Order: sequence, then structure tokens, then C-alpha cells
Amino acid sequence: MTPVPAAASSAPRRGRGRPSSPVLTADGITAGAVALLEERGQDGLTMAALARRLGVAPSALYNHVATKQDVLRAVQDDVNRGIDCSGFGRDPWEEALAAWARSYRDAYARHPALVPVMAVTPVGSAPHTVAMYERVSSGLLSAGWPPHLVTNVVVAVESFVLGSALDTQAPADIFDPGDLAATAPGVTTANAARPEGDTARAAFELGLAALLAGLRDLLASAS
Amino acid sequence: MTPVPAAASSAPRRGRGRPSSPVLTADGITAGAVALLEERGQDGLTMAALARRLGVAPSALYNHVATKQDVLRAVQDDVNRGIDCSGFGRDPWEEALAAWARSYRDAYARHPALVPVMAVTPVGSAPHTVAMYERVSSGLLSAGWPPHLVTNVVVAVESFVLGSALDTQAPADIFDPGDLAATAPGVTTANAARPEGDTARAAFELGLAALLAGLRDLLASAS
DNA sequence: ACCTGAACACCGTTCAAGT
DNA sequence: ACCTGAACACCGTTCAAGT
Repeated sequence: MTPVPAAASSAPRRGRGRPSSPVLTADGITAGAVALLEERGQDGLTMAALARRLGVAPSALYNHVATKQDVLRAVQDDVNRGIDCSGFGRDPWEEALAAWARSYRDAYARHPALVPVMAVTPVGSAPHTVAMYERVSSGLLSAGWPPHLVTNVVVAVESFVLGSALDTQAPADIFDPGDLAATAPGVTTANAARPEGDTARAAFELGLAALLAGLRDLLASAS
Repeated sequence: MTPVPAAASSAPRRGRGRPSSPVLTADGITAGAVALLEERGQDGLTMAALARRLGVAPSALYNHVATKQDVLRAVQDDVNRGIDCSGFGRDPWEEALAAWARSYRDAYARHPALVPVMAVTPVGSAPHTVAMYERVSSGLLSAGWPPHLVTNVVVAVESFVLGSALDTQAPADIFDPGDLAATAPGVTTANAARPEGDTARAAFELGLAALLAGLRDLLASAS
């Protein structure tokens, strides 16, 4: 995001008509939405809250965006801009893919509300998002992946990444069977043996390693 | 779900006080919510719509559930009840895991609104959910998986499954770079080479095969 | 105990009026 | 063109009153 003041000119403007210079810009709205999401969590982004932070009436936003979904799309493109796909075309594809997946997961772990948006929003007209997919796709192609498999590989990794991003939001006791412990000895055993710490990350790294190993085999047998 | 009439006694009751026999039950509320989700999609489930379908005032629901989140939790447990984990303890673990993952993905593809709920809701007091995890965990344990890895395997597969369930909601043209096609030759090449048909399923099957192959290697090297 | 109906504090969005 | 302020049709939830 190009830097934009977090909050607009402290006091709300009192004039009634068109301002002499525009108060809002598309980038300013996006930056405000990102900040709101970061500060207040996923329920914190409302059109009213966004307008207040920008020092305008909620209806003023609709001169710049058609819907709240538009705002989410712009935020998503901004988040994707921060994902590291620099390894493609430089490092071996397995390393590039692993670094991309980690960076991607971390970005959406910070913005879980965007996960369902990301899974469903067409890429067209989201420039950073298109740039990311281009880097990944062309990287896989030039690493020797057959063209007909490339998008499936991207989608499979992405599905795992987005699911893992959601998993970071799970409470620590999500697998505690509670009253039903007596009926769940296997769950209890597995939970007790699971090492403490960042369990979401451990599960992600295990899955990522498995997925990459399987993809390596698949490429070897496909070529 | 135990069978329950889809809509309650056609005409709304006119009496003002406590009914002679209860109009609502927890199971009836859950069944109504499932039906609403299935018929009207994820935005169709509102407390008002649910109440109307059950022939009561919205506030009546709050005698049986504390919040809408409660309703979602109950629906989730009902959905999990339908997931096939019968292979564990019967078939080789790879086959059982694959069948479970497919069934799990299909169930949540029908209920994408529950994906974020599932990722975050503690399992305690959701009997069918606990039963599912018990079957899976004990199946992996008796197949020789080290206890400290079992939950991570479950979470990794689940993350991939839930991400893949979200992906089924993506429009067919999600990767169409639109105006930006000129800047995205790799994406364009990969898209053009991707076979038509159920692309979400193809990506899921590719990822599942890779994940399973990687897990097989991991188990071999861990034991 | 379990319902109704009114009320509360919100949502996203529209639109006439103002400059 | 781009803002304000009032309005609309919703939300989820609370609560007094009724039987």
C-alpha cells in the first residue's frame, strides 16, 4: 500500500457540500480497512467504523466503492502484495514453493476474515494477486512441471495454506473431548503426546513437508 | 439428524403465553437450520428465517440456544455425523484416510459457511464430532503412527480438506487475469492447458495423492 | 418453562439535497 | 464530482408480560 495517513484530518469536516479537494481515495479506504482489520479483528471492519476512521459519513464511501465486498477485494490484493514469491525462478521449485506457502499462510493467519474471500474472488483486476500467480505459475512451468498440472498444483497448495491459516485461529483446547473423554481414548492419547508450543505451525510444517514430498514424486513420475 | 417435520404446524400459533406442549426442540432447531442452509445458502440462515420456518417468533429460539453460534455448532455436529470414517480400523490407513478426506470435503462443500466454524469450534460436547476424531485418531494409532504425530496428521489433512471445500465455491473463471492477461503469460498458459471438467475435484485429488504419498514416506522414516 | 411482541443497538446501502 | 444526513430494510439479542 502506498503510505496514507492512518486517520484523516482529526476533526470531522463540517461543510455540507462537495469538498474543495476529495477527502477519500481508493488507496486511503483500503489502508483504513487494513488498519481496522489489524487493530480490531475481523468483526471490526464495518462501513461505519471505516467511515469514522476516515472522518466521513458512511455514505461517502459509496462514491468510491460499490459494496463492502469491493473493500474486501482491495484489502485482499494488498495482503497478497506482501506474500513472498521471490524464490520462483531463482531457487529450486520445492524451496520456492515452501517459502511461498509459509509466507502465504502467515499473511492470512493475520487476516482470517479474508480466507473465504480469497477462495472465491476472481483474480481479474487485482494486480498484485495476478502478479503473484504469474510468478508462481511461470516458476513451476520453467521448473519442468507439465502445463496441464500447474494450476492444480497451485490450487492444492493454496487450499492447504488457507485451511492452515484458519487453523491458526483455533483455540488451544479445540481437541479436548471434555465430558466425552471416556468415549475418546485415542483422541486423549494423541493429545497427551502432542508436543506443546505452536501446534498449528507444527501441523502446517508436517503437512507442507508431506505435500512437497508427494509433489516431487509426482513430477518425477510425470516427466 | 432424527427426522423432524421440516416446517412446524402450518399456521403460526396465536396464543400469547406458554404453549401446553413445547413447540421447539434442540433437534428441531438444528434440522430447520440445516434445511435453511441447504435451500437458501449460507446467507439464508438468519434467526428470523429460522423462526419463521419453525412457526415461532425469533425470540422464542433463545429459550433453547444462547446464540446463533450455538445453532451453527449444532449444525456442524450434524454435518460431521454424515462424514464417512468407517475405513479406519478396517482398511489400510492410507485408504481410510483418503475415503475420510473425500467424504469430509464433500460434506463441507455443501456447507461452506461452516468451514470457518469447523476450524475454530472446540470439539467438546459435540458428540458426533468427537466420535469422528476418535475413529480417525485410534485408527492412525493402531496403524502404527507415533502418538506425538497423530494430531498433526489429522490437522494437516483437515486443513487441506477445508481449504479444498472452500475452493469448490470458486467461480470457473477465478484465474482469468482479464485485462492483465498480457502481464500474465504463465497463468494464461497454465489455464489453457488445464483440462475442463470438475477442476476443483482434480486439484483436490492431486493434492490428496501428494499428501498421502508424503505421509507414507514420513511414517516409514519415523518408525 | 416457554411463548409473544416491543424494543435496542446495530448492519450495509440508497438517495435527495448541498456546494 | 463528492460530500452530509435522513431513511430503509434488515440483523442478533434482550426482556417484560402472558399463560
